[in-house]
Amino acid sequence: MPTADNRLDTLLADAARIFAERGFHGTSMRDLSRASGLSLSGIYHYVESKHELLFLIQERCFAEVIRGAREAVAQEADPEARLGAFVRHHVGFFTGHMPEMKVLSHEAEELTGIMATAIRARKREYVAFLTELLEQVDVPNVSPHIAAYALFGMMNWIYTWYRPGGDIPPAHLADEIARLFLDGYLQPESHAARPLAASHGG
Amino acid sequence: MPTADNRLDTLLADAARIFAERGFHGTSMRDLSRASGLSLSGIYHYVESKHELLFLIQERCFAEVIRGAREAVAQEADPEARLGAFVRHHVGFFTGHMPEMKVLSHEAEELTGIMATAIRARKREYVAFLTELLEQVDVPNVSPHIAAYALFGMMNWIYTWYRPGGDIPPAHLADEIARLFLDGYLQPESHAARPLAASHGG
DNA sequence: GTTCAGACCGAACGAACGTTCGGACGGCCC
DNA sequence: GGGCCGTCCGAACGTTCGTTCGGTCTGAAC
Repeated sequence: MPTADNRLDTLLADAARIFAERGFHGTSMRDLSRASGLSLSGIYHYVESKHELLFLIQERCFAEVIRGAREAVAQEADPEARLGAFVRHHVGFFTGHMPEMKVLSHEAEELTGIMATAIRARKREYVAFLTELLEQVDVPNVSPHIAAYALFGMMNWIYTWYRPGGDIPPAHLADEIARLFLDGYLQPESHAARPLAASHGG
Repeated sequence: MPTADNRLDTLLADAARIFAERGFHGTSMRDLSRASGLSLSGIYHYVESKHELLFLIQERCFAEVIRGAREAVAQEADPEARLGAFVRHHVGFFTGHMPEMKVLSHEAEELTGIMATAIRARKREYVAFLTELLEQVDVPNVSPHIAAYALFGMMNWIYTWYRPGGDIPPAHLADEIARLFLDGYLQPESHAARPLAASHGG
C-alpha cells in the first residue's frame, strides 16, 4: 500500500523516464497515466499541471546534485583535487540518474514564470560553484566562464551517447572526462602520472 | 519576386529560427506560417510535412558542416594541426549558424523512419571523421571514442549559453575550446606556447 | 483567346491535447 | 451509524494540432 509521498516519488520517476524517452512536448498526460498506473485525472491529485511535473523533477534533481557536489568537494583540500572531485561526482551522478539529468539538460527551456525563475536560480548556483572551483586553480590566460561551460558541455553531452550497462563503466567514464578536461587530449607524460588522474586506477 | 528555390531556402531559415526558439514540438505550423509570410496550407506546397521541414534543415546543415570540415582539415598536414582545424571550424560554423546547429543538436531524436536513417548516417560520417583525426594523433591510454563525444559535448553545448554579439568573439571562443581540449585546463607552460595554440593569437 | 501548370490560400477535417468536474470508494473520528 | 477527508476515477470540456480539399490567381505556351 503506497503512501502519498511514495506515490508522488514513483510518479516523478516514471515521468522522468518518459520525458527522457520522448521529450516533454512529445509526452502526453495519457502516456504518463499509462506508465504510472494512475488514471489521467488521478495524476492531478498529486500535481497541478504537466509543467509542475517537469518542475518537480528538475528542482529535486538540482537539489540532489548540488548537495552531492558540495559533499564530494568538501573532502578534498587541494584546488586541483577539488576540481577533479566535482567532475567525478557530476559524471557519476549523471550516469546514475540518466532520466532525471537528461530532463534537466534537455528540457531547460520549457518552464516559464515562477517555476523557470526557481530553476534558473538553482542553475546559477551550480554554475557559480564550479566557476569558483575553477578560479581557485591558478592558471593564466584562461577564462573560468568559458571553461565552466565547456566542462559542463563535456559532461552533460553524455545523455546523447552514453548507455549505462554498455562497455564503459561509469567510473571509467568519469576518470576519462576528468583527465581530458584537466590535462587535455595531448596529455603530456609529465601529467599522465599525476596522482589525481591515477587515483581511480585506469 | 522570389524563385521557388529561394522561397524554400527562406522557409527553411525561418523554420530553423523558430524551431531553435521554441523547439520542434513547441512550434506549430501556424507559427511557421506567421514567421514565413506563407499561409498555413501554402507551406505544404514546398514540403510534405512538418517533419520534412526538420529533416531538410538537418540534412542541409550536416552536408554543409561536413563539407566545410573536410576543407578546413585538408589545409593542414600535421595531425595535431588537423585536429585543431577541425575544432576551430566546427565552433566557427556553429556560432555562424546557431539556429540550424541548435536544431541539429537539440532535435536529434524527433525524426523516425527513413528520414531518421538518413540523418543518422550523416552523423555517423561526421563522428567517424573526427574519430579518425583523433586516432592519427598518437597518445597512449586514451579512448578516441570517449574523446570524440567529449569534444562534441564541449562544442555543441555552445547553443545553451553562447550568445553571438556578446563579449566573446567567435574566433576567441574557438581558440579557447581548441586549447582546452588539446592542452587541458591545467595547461602547463610547456604547452601554452605551442605553435597550434598560439597560431590564432590569444 | 484558350489552355495549363505552378504558386498559393481560406476553410475545414478528425484527432489529440491539457485540464476539469462530479462522484465513488474506503478508512477514520465521533 | 453518520459525517468527513484523502485518494482516485470515467467522462467530458474547449482548444489546438497537423493536414487536406477545393478553389483562385498569374503568367507563359500555342
